[in-house]
Amino acid sequence: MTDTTTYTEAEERIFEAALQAFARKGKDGARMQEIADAAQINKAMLHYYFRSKDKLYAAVFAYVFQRFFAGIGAAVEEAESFEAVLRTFITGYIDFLKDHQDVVRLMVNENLSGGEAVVQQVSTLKSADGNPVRALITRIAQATKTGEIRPVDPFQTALTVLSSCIFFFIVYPTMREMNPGVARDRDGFLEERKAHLIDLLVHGLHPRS
Amino acid sequence: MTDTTTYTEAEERIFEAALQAFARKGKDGARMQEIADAAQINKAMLHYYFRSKDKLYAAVFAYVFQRFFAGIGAAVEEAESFEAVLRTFITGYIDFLKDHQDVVRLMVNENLSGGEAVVQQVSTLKSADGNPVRALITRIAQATKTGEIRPVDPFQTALTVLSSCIFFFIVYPTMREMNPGVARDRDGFLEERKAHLIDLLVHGLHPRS
DNA sequence: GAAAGTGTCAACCATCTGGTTAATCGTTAC
DNA sequence: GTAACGATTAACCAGATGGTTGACACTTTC
Repeated sequence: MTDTTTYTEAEERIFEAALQAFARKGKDGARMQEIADAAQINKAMLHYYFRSKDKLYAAVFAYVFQRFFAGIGAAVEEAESFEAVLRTFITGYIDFLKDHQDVVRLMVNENLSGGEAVVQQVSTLKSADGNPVRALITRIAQATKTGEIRPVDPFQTALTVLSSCIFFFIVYPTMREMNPGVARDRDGFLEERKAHLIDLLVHGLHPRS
Repeated sequence: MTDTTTYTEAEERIFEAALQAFARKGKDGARMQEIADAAQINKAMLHYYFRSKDKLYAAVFAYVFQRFFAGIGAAVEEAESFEAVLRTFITGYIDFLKDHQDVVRLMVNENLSGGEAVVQQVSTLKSADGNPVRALITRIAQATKTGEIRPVDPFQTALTVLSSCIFFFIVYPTMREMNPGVARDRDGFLEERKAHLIDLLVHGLHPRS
């Protein structure tokens, strides 16, 4: 799970179950019994492995935070043109989000309830030079300097790109309800979304006009 | 609160406190005692006025849902050019979100936990012809037909606009932590954000190129 | 083969949580 | 004045919840 830690089978199941529970109901809303049931173990085992709910949540959130930014990092590939960067980023990141929806949910949930757990995690990113968001911002800034794209605010632009990719996964239940077509062919919709975002952003950032 | 209902002072305080609590911790995470304390009343009064936690949540969420879409509706003004529509929408909607952050939070929280409460509320929008999101989509579709903007997918475009406006408020704690400058001058940042989004979208949707 | 370490479990406990109740207070009605 | 009524409260309750415990396997180690 975390890069430096190895987990047993049981721990893995607990971790997975906890991630899902915390993602859906938040730290307070999730129940230890419910997590134990989902992991198919006795409730006492939760405490045997993770001491307390706080510790379990901390472990899960640390994992989620790292994965979330790793996902961004993996999507910011080196590429010749900025358009290629944009294209691979949007494609790669949406695919990542599709495969890690609980990661997004828990990340958002933590933010909604104040984001205290975020504080410690952010420092890990800073100390390691690899803050993927900053890498993305830097790449945008560079492209504005070379004139490859219009002179936009790199920070705002990065935020817009991330917003446009992530938001759909947050409000999916509402969208499903308002436009059942989206639910009927989710993957198709996401492919459309990739194409739309690439198209819109390429045009929006294209120099001159 | 809701257009058809009148509330007493006490009910108003309860409602406000409940909105805040539910927005931050979700339906399960929020505590009735905590809501009562915040509303400065005896816990029994919660049940006196709202019967049960479920009923209270339902009332609050109904309000939130209506406000959320009313906020979108208010921002979709009639305007001559599509650029003017875009400009007033982004400006108006970000201002709305700034003033109703708990509305956004609860809306998101409900989505994270499955969005069961959304189902009933969506039907209220459908029956009334005023579904503001659909109005926005229609306006975009119209602009593509007149050639005022490029032939983009109206639905995807509307989603992108909404994403870009709302997302910031969802992940604010993380942003604050990663870039303290944002927190230092939040209002300034939001003004920048309006300008950035208008600029990016106007260019991204501008015909030809 | 016994000691030691690692899992596993049912039962248990103190506390918390949503919800109820019965008594009381303040105002209005007659 | 008192009956009636809504508002308000402290005390209470049953069930849920996070967490603990002591007994019991199973395996390893020497």
